[in-house]
Amino acid sequence: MTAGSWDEVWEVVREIPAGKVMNYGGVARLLSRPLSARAVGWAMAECPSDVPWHRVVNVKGVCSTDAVDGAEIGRQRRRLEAEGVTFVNGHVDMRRHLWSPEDDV
DNA sequence: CCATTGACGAAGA
DNA sequence: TTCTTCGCCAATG
Repeated sequence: MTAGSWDEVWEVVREIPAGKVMNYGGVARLLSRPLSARAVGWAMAECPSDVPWHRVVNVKGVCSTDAVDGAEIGRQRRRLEAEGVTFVNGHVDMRRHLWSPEDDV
């Protein structure tokens, strides 16, 4: 990233309030790197434990990690539901929980 | 340095 | 509306 590290990415993810979610492209956009959505995903894989990576989903509102786990129900989905995030037809209700910095203001 | 892969996204068929 | 293809960034072999 611009800072030369993923610290900025994690910092943005930490800003996401509970009950809200954001997509990888959105995080990348906040970092002035709209085309680095994929790279952001990599940062999530290596994110520290203090980062709520579960609040980051793809633009479809589906938890990519759930596909990885596959066998078990998405741990990410469980955590989001615990925070008040509602799921619709197997995907997050982006219409209600898609967060943006302006929303926090 | 080149090829492959991956927690992505937008565009085309 | 769903599936497929291409493009982008970073990491790994």
